[in-house]
Amino acid sequence: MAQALRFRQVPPALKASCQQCSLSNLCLPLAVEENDLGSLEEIVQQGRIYNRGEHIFDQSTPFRSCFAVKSGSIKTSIISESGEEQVTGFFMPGELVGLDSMSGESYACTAKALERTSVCEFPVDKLEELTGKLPDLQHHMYRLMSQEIQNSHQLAMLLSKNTAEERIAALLLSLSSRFQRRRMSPTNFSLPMARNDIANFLGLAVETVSRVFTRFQNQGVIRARGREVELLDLEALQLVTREFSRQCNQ
Amino acid sequence: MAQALRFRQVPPALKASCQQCSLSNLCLPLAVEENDLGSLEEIVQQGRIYNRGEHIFDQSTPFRSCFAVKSGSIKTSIISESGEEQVTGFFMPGELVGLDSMSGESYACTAKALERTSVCEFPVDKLEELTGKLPDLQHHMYRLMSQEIQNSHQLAMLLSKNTAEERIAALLLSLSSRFQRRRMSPTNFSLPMARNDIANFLGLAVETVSRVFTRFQNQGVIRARGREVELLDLEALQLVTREFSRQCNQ
DNA sequence: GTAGTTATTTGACTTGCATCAAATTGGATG
DNA sequence: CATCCAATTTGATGCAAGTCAAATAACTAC
Repeated sequence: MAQALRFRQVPPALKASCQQCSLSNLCLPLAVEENDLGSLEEIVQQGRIYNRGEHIFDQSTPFRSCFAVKSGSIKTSIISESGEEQVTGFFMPGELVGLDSMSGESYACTAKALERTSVCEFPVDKLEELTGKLPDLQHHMYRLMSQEIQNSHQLAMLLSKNTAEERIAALLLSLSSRFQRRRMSPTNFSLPMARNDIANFLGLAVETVSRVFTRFQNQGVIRARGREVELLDLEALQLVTREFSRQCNQ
Repeated sequence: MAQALRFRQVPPALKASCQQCSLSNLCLPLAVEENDLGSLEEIVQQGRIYNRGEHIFDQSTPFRSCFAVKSGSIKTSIISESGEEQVTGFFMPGELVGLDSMSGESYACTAKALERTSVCEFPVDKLEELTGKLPDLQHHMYRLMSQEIQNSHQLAMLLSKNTAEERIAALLLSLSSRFQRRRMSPTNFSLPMARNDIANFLGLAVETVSRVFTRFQNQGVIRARGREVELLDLEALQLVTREFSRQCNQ
């Protein structure tokens, strides 16, 4: 309660409304008409703030809601019976978490805040009711879920066919464009996740991730000090991700 | 036209209606009330029959419809600019193809018939209209898409963490349970896809797939002659897929 | 049937990345 | 600021699976 209040004051003069949210052009409001925004605001709940490492939900939590990241970032992962973790995604402000969980009783993954993170909560029963009434919103939901399938296919492709360098270049570029969407620097940002999470996500050993980072650094492609990263040569990175395709071509 | 007619006669005494379709308990009709079935039947189009190798759609086809497999099987893959292929899925009767394409103008992948295959076509504009009216159908669509995200995450997990043997065991078990759902033998079936497709899908070299098949055969776990496969020891296969987790545990 | 083509199998060799081990850095806490 | 624990980096070594090569085997079409 106190936290929520405090948060609302952080971006000064912003109420907890979709209409005023700086992310409305990335998030669900993007899909609804001006005059339908009210009905979306009615169902969205101002979520609490999570500290780094806190779970938003885990695989034993009954599935109730999807969450939009408002600030901070979230890591989702599947934890198998034996306790091994597979990171399935990283979510940045404006992105929707939980779409993979709409087919079961519990969440299909565990969502953990990578840093101090605030979210908006969309209870799915109400959301489904609303998408039944607002064709544009329904259409947008289909688009979002479809996009998530595509992303996941891209990841599978990366994992099955690309080298360590290519995978890491692809991740850096993905982060870069997601920062850019939010009008932040696409070349100068701070990684929200640890090397370990990168390694797990990309199906590599931590040591390999570390080695590739230093290799890129020595080549003058990036500059990295801890989690601070500067992409010095975007084109070189794009070239790395395409390298593989080129090789197959001839 | 002639083809559609001919097909309708193949399963004798079955009209081209969801109500009579033997797959209605797997496909979209599963979600709609008896008395709403009519509206679903109104929008579904009896698709044509595709011969082995024919494209149902490819990445340049404007996205219009999702397709339910009626008989036969379909392989979807992403073909990059350079022509390399990444198989993203295999679809069997009762399964819905195209859910990954709902966020763009064209299809996100290419769908190819692996054998003589018939489909039902669901134009998405009409489908979205209908799901807006039938909450149960909408809910089912969300479930299906969500399931597809999960499947894709599972695949990514398989690709990033598991050995060749584990991947192949997992695929065989997946096929097995999908045959079982259709009340066919879970231990004795014919692979719809070539070794090459299996290799591509699982991120392996064809040679490796072949070697694992013979290894499994020598261990008495399966019996394989060409595409005919018999799973002799389901438990052993399940053990293989869990092997990895066990190892991590201790 | 037979030639031509493609799919599958088997063997020999190579390699990218994992693994193991240990040093170094960075953050958190009292 | 000193201690502790976790994260990151670097080096040395081994192996699973890729690659190359070549021999079947299975289809196709004439």
